[in-house]
Amino acid sequence: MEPKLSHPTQQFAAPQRSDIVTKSNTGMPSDPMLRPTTKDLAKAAGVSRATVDRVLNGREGVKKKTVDKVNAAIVELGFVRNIQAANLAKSTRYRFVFALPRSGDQFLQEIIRHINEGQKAFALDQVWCDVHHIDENDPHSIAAFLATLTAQDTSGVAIMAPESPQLRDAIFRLQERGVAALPFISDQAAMDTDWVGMNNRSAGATAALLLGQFSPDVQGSLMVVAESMQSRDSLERRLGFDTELNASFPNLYALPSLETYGDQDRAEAIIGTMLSNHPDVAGIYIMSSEARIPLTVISGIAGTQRIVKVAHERTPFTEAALRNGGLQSVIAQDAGHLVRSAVRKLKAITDKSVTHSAQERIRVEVLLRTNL
Amino acid sequence: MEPKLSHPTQQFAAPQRSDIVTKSNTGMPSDPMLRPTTKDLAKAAGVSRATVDRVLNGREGVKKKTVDKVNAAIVELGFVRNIQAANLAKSTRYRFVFALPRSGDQFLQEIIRHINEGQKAFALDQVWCDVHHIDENDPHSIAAFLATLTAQDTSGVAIMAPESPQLRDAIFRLQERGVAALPFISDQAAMDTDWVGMNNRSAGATAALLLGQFSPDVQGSLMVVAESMQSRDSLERRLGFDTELNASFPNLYALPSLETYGDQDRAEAIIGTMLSNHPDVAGIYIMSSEARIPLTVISGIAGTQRIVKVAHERTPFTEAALRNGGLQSVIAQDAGHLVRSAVRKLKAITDKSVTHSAQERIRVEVLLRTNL
DNA sequence: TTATTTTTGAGACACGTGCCTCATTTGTGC
DNA sequence: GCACAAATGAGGCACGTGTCTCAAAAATAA
Repeated sequence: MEPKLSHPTQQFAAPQRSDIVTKSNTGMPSDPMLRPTTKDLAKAAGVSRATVDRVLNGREGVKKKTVDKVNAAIVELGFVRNIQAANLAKSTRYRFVFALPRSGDQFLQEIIRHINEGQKAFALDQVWCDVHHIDENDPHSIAAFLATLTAQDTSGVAIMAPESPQLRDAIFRLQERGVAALPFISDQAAMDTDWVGMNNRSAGATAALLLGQFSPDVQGSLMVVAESMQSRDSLERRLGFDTELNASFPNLYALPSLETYGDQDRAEAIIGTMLSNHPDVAGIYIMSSEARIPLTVISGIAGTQRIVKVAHERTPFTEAALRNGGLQSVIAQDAGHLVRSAVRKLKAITDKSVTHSAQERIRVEVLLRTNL
Repeated sequence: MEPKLSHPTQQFAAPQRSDIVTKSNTGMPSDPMLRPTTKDLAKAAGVSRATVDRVLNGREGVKKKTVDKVNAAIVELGFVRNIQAANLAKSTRYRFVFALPRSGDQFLQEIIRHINEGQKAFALDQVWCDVHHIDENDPHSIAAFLATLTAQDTSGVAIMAPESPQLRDAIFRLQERGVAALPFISDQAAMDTDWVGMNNRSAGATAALLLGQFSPDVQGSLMVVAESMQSRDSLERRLGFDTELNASFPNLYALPSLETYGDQDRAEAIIGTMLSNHPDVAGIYIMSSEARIPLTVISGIAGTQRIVKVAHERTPFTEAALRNGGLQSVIAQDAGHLVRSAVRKLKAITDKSVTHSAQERIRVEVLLRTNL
């Protein structure tokens, strides 16, 4: 019978700690896998652990000269604080709020699904997320809600709402109170903070490029359908779309944006009119995340089968449309990635660390029937 | 002057721990943000912390009945081990090896770059990665290298190499010795383990779909160029390509695969011959990750400018080609994501946890000039 | 110089888990 | 019932960091 082994997974020959401190000629720790600790730092700087702590956590009452000594030692040893241990000591707990519109959009449902499904995984990092529905078109009520959040109960908020001066101010005050704020999917023009979401201009350009490439040597027009052109996102997409189309496809011209306002009847009316006025429509760009209404309207009109169609966001509906040929391509941002990225960024902001920025860039994904 | 505040970032009103244990009627902990500890578990199960430890870590000498009691308490409390604390206690350190071909492929360079650039970020999780170059076409030397790795010095290996019986066996023995093994980018047919890389059949199908959609109403042929058709990856891509083409584009037919063997002269000869024999070539699919040779060859041949071209993997070269019109689309897997995903998976394997599978799926990305 | 303040050090305890030892209890076979 | 083994409990130390307290040392002011 085996004598009890120590943990079987991995244990490496552990050199004793002292050799980290051997401020040998090089100043390099002998084994990079042994990260220096605050104790090593103290020894290297010739101060006590208490002083190291004072410097690391920015407490006052330390002479400038001592601070410099410690900082020099940090550089020399390449010290990086062990965040796991620190969080353990502090019993850190993060509570984040996703402030999302209450609209019934399928894309939004996907976002919420990913938030919920991520809870167990987040909890492993001491992160808890709540969803709070806001009235996206009432900046005052949004601001009022944000005003209720304090650093005592909320570490950060991811906010999906169109920009407005009130929101801007509310976010600013939130940050002053020590609550991290992060524009989420809807981008906030005048915010210096970074945000989470795809580059909408690039998305629009991609739509134009796809429609253009799918219709080579065709003389015709492209239809653009949006739920509304009020939001900055829509404007950016349209801008990218037009720019790319003008630059690369002189054979195609874009019609003015149609706004459905999420109304089926209105959609039928304006799309029908547009189609009969423009028999040369070669492609359709459905710009808003709710593709269902425009697409069902269009598919109900005779002769639209051959028209190339591109929409936004992966939802059960757009997925099915891709599969059955109702859509040729979907331009999407990965909902799971959006959520995880937001959580990582909020976490990084609240503990003032940095995120690996490349990982956090939200890709403009091109989905086809074949790469779902 | 402020009295020293406790840490300013986030501290929530901390209910005392005891109320977790109130095995109230519901069995739910009062505050989900307070995760139960082993101490709570012990109290709930009516055993000591030592016994809880015995159960949690699978030590022997515990009565079945006691094990059941503890497991019941785990379920009741929803206990999840605090991995950070556990790793701290164990001083866990992971060393992973990326076994990669030594070829000069730009895509491989990208992979290596991401490994190197990730080192600081990995170190935060006590992960250290080394790159080891292997002779991809010599299964024996690969097996010999893998045989040198032990659980003492290596926690896991990500292996990028074509499949072979020798490799298969070597991986198996590696796993028996307690070293995690993970097929990386090159997929291993008969491995039960999961792997990291994109679905090559889907990638091939996507190439066909793009070439097909880019050439509507065109009667013609498609050329397929590979470095070699030896690897499973190439075969899978070709299979997906043909399947999609046959199913959806009766107007196009695919020519037999050309193999360059990475040789410029050979590439010029075979591609030139093929093009002159088939003046109806409407599109070209460059299947291997080294697009440079075929693409420069093709661009040197008169009359190929109008041919639609699709290649694989994002590299400085393919990126430039997209920008200047030398390529219409690139089918790519995100190199950074590949590396990070491999690290997360190796970590999960070595400590027998589970990864959030959705996050780990490597997307078949469609890159255009507009969404780089 | 002395008195006072500022700066530093030494040490303790905590966080949640792993892992060990030693004693005690419980159960089993005879 | 006894002897012995198996099962369990009690407790301690460790991991690296945060956060206290109290004393000692150093710098400054008087």
